[in-house]
Amino acid sequence: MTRPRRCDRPGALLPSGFRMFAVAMNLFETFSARISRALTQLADRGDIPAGLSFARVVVEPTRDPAHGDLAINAAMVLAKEAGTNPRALAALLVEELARDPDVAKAEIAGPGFINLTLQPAVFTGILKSAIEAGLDHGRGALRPDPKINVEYVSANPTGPMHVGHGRGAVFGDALSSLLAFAGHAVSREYYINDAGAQVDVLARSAFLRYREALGEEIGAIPEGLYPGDYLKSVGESLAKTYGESLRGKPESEWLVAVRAAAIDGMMAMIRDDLAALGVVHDVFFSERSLQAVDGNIDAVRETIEDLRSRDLIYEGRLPPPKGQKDEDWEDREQTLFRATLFGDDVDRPLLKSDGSYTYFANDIAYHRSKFVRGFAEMIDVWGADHGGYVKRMAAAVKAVTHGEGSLDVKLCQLVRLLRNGEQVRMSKRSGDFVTLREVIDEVGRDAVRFMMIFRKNDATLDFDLAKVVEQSKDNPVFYVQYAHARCASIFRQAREAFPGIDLSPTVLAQADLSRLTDEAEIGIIKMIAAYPRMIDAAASAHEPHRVAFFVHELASAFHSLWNKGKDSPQLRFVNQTDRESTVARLAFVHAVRSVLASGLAVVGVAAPEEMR
RNA sequence: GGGCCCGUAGCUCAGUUGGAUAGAGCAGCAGCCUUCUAAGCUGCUGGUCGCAGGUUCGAAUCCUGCCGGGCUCGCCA
Repeated sequence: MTRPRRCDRPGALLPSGFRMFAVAMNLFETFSARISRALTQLADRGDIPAGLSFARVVVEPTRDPAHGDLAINAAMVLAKEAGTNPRALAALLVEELARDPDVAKAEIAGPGFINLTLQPAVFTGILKSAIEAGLDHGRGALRPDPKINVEYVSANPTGPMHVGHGRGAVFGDALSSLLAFAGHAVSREYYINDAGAQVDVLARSAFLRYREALGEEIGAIPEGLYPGDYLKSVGESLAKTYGESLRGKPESEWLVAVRAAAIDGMMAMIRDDLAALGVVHDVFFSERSLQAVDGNIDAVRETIEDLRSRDLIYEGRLPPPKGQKDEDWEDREQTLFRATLFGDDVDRPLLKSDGSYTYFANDIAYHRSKFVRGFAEMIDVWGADHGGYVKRMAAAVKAVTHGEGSLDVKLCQLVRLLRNGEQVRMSKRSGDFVTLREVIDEVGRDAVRFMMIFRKNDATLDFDLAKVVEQSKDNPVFYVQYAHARCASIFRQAREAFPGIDLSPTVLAQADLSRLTDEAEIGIIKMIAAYPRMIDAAASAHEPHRVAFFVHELASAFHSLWNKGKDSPQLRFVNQTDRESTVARLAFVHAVRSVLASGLAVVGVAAPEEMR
């Protein structure tokens, strides 16, 4: 991804706002730097002590437009250390900032806020660069930092994905796209849980279907095996490959082959579901590959030995959990990882009683592998039911990376599936639960993706199958996509009104943007200017839902402006009698459209040209 | 019993990572809308931010303790 560089453009003839922001389009970063400079000057002059930390100084948008465009907390944050009071310090700073040609007004407010009102040219300058940048507006410059590893989905290969998996999938996918857009290198990873007892159960279930495929009457699927129909095709393909040769043989002779075939079948199905959702991964990492099978080196053993050599593993006993039925609690000595040294509540076992590795042991090795492969920053996306597992994994990452690695676990809460407000039951018992695929097929990928991300990850989510296909204001998916389509429609109308008109971004960027003076227009331009900051904040907080909310708000503001044109024809985007004004408005619409498309792209939702 | 997450308008939820008078959408109320850009528009009402303390210039946000709901608690993954 290369980013257009415009630094070499001659700036002398342009308004100062543009000159500045064509280089650094994040308005807030730019002013943050200017304020630091102003403070440094105050320090150089001896007005404030030298060496103060400006780390807590924040430049942010004002909540109330009456307060201008930017609010600065510097005076309040630094007053105490500077040995003065906030308003006095603010006065010094205001004097300095007022000299900035981009600042129309600098004033002190409340307890010591400094409110800046910027010259209109600043915003038209940003709008202009947004028009030129198009889909790259808001994209962060590529950072030199090491790649971030994002692990998501990681559903067990024992059946089709359900709706809960879908939420994690969309979340992880959108988060990865967001990080990439913000300038990070990202690796998207899926951990295949193909090593535990579950996949043996899967193999037995598949073997039954194999016998069925050979014509045997298998009756009801026994308790404890996977009953779903989805294993039938695995059985059939086993029958095709092996014929009668496995039939009647002891499990030990067919388990490995059948298990491998079943896992392959399940993973093919899962990949297919992910593709239907538009969710992508760079790496599919097999848990089994960490163990000493198929000629692999035993990475789990290696990991355990590494930890043991640092005295982080010991043989000991664990107290039984309190307030829990403990009839079958067997007090025994086991191999424990000193998780408590790294912030966990108890030490955690690494070996099962039969001597095989616990899931946790494998997972430690897996995260160690991530680190060894060059990822110091790791993000895991899990279902909320794994919340109790977070501390031990974070502890393990600290241990295994010698404190150099970090792990952020994002837990996605449950999804309640509704239809017209009535809960759709998802009974897993008979195996006929509602699958993710069924939902995608019913309402479409875009609706699923947008709704899954239109909520904070740690809040439970209601997903109404009826609502998300409504073509109304109440359906956020439609509402946002429609705003984009409406932008495209405006361009079509303009071309009809002015045959042969050149509406390329290059031409639009030269439009007289100072014509855009309506309150609603200015408000939207400021939203466009705030987009890069939102992207930055959402990326560093690992919160992709903010992008969905932003895009929804922008759509709302745009629809509202559009409607204003009903009562005030002079606000209409296409004005047959005024070519100049039309070009300026279309430049504006182009920027709105780009930001909508950009935000939708991060979320992974299509930006349609029309929605008829 | 321990741990983690959540608690914001009647409902569903945001809240820019500690900022100013806490926002939006539904619902409710009041108007407009016999189309001049494509699935209406505008305005109003509505709050002890679960409760009580604490930290500081400043708390829905951070800390502590309660209350309520969810998830979870060795040999599942």
